[in-house]
Amino acid sequence: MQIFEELQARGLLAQLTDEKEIKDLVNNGKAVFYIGFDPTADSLHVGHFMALCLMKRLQMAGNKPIALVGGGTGMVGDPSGRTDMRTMMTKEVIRHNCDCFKKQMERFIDFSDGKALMVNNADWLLDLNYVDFLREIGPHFSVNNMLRAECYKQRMEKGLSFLEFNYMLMQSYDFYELYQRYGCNMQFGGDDQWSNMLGGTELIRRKLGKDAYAMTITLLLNSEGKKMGKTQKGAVWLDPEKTSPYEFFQYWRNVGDADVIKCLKMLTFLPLDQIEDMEKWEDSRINEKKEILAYELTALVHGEEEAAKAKETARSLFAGGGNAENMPKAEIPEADVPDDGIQILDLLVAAALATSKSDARRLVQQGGVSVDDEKVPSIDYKITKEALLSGVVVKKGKKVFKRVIIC
RNA sequence: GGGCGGAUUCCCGAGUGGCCAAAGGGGACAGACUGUAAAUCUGCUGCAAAUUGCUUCGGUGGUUCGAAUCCACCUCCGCCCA
Repeated sequence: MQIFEELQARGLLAQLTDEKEIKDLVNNGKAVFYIGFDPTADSLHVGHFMALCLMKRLQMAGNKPIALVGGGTGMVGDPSGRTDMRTMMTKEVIRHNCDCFKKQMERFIDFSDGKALMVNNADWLLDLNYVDFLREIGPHFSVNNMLRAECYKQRMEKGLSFLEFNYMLMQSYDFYELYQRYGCNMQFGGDDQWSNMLGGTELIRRKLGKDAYAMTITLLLNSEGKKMGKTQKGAVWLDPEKTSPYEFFQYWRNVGDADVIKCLKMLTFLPLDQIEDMEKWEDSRINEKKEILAYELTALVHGEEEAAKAKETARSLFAGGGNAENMPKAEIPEADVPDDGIQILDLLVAAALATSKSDARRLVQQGGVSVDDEKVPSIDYKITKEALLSGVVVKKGKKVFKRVIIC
């Protein structure tokens, strides 16, 4: 099976400008393709991860990836599919985020010996002259068409500023620029990028009379149609400081039954026939599948060692007993613990298991907190200093564990 | 620039002088049932020294015994006209 067929079988491909041509380029290692990442935060998240995996797959098949960091486009902000305008970031923040992105990308993609390129569109966008840009690029875009684009639909109701409206032109210009600089003939991206990407192929055709291609990746949605990779606290980050390997593991360990196979196909590098095999497993082995999914992804992002640790921690916590050394830890300063013990409410807040004492109170009153496997009976409960010196396991709800210890 | 409408708690959205920490829904969290899943049911969802107190309804100032509600100014947003 060649790469294109594999991507297809994994359900990764959404829309393509020219299936035949793209298949030919990709399967024969003739594609020079780019994917853009706007520096909206100081870490990549799961959505980016899919794109990076696609990059890696294509690179392994002999194609040349260009990772574009959006130091220029980040100054504007992509309105696609959003209901609100993004908050504008300062130049310093954008630069910082770009640096963070670069570091993380280097872990996934091999940039050595020109096997891949990393570029920053700040290099050509920031110095553009307004009038020159308008005269050179502006005539090739029809406002009528832009307004019809799916990605602006939502914004047509709530309002769209001229700043954001320009985003499409900037992204199109990127493609045009990369085509000329590096012979970049293809652009990939999330399915919500489709109209922006078409802007680029169109611009190249109009300005240069050349063909370039675009292809989008299926957005990773769960069975309810919501974007995956988000939790109540926000995105699932790749940075271990923001989402610990254990939390990352748990996110995937907890996906819905209906989503496991899809995630295995779209996100892991496990061979397809192996996944198809798993598809035939009995229902009782569903948790085995989830564990494999969680392990594979954690290993890809954080390495085998961290993945193994996370797996073991999860097993010991949920199966009972065993080694809980690696569970998330919370350290509280000795000074915060009175000699006669710390109130459970204070402890919960100090360990960040509750956002406030009111929140902590509710949790305890509803019977959602236990310490070393014993349910906390009342809000007056205290934990002794001695116990904390050696560490106690505090459990909130069914699956949030923290080892709390005095530091 | 002119006319009109709007800004409420995580989100949507009710509230138009005291009965308002503010209806309803969504989401989140907790409990029951389970398989660390889904569905369902229940509770809960500003803060605290907690049958009470304190701080919230875009911002500032004012009227009033009392303001999310009334007035003035400001900021931001939408619609219509130019």
